[in-house]
Amino acid sequence: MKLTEARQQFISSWGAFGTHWGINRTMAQIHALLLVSPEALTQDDIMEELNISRGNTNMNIRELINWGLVERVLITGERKEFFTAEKDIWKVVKQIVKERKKRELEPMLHLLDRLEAVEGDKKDKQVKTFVDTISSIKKLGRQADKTLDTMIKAEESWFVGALMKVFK
Amino acid sequence: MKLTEARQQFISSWGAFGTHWGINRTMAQIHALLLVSPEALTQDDIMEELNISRGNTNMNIRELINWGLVERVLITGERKEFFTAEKDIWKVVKQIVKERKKRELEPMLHLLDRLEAVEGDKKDKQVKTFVDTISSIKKLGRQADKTLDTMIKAEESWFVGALMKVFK
DNA sequence: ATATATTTTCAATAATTTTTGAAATTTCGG
DNA sequence: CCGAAATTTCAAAAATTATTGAAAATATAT
Repeated sequence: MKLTEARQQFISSWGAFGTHWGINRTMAQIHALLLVSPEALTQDDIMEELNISRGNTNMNIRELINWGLVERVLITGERKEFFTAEKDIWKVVKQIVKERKKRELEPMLHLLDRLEAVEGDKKDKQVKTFVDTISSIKKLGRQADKTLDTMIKAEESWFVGALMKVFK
Repeated sequence: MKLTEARQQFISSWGAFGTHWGINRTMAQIHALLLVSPEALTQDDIMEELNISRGNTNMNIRELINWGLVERVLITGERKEFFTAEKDIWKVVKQIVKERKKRELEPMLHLLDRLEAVEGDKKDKQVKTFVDTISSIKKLGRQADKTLDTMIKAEESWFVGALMKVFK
């Protein structure tokens, strides 16, 4: 397989992959393109490579920057802005975990705290089932939260080694 | 907070939560409803509680069954079908992990295998960056794959205890 | 300061996904 | 086997989400 074809396949699959995880196709594709690009790219480069509009490109680049996955690069002598993606995949994964934890897991845990305090007699089956479900989700959620916190701080080499001893 | 309100909030939040993870709102809501229902429900119960059409209800129940999160229950003397959700959240999580691994992670790893074999000189920066990126994603993906396999087999109590020793 | 290049915004449009509801099919008791 | 109940299907409609492109805002060189 030729490089051009391989790159295209990777970009397109990464985009499809993203849509299964609540990330829009274009955002994932821009990320993929930057991941396989040795040099930083401009908005125009990205527009051209992916055949997308200026507005779309701009919005999704900014979103990637918000996620901490892409950053602006200043190149001396160049007027345009250049963009580059973090290439260390372990860092990328940690960054995504960190953001999703903050955006989704933490608010969910706060909601569960409030819902657990529902009024009513635990002898009522409806109440019991509700409280039990909420509590068990909360328990697992808290566990996940702590585990992910530790993972975010970990080094990849440590992670791979240590985790494999446990999950033998 | 009253039970009715709490249930509604849980169902609606679980639905919103799902949309961030590539799961459609209704499917997540039906799942939430069944999670907090002590008894198995019929299609009509679900339609009424969530105010959704028969077709929608039916399709999403079947999808939940495909995911292994909901099952049909036969109730003697009743003609209608009843549905119930697995209440053990650890089992639910393992089931979701198992399915997503099969549906997404494994196909992605196969793609990466093929893409890694791209033609071209590794002295070419484009080629080198492409191959390095693909390789490192693959490496981490394989690691995740193994780790998840072990997790799928694990007991919750074991998981919580043992993992916490590592992630101290 | 001005002209020009570049980036950003956002209302309109397009594409995609979800939902409906009625018809077709299946199931099951009698 | 018949008829009613229940389930399933799926084309059309609605809702949601993504994309465009042109205008506005901003930045920079001279």
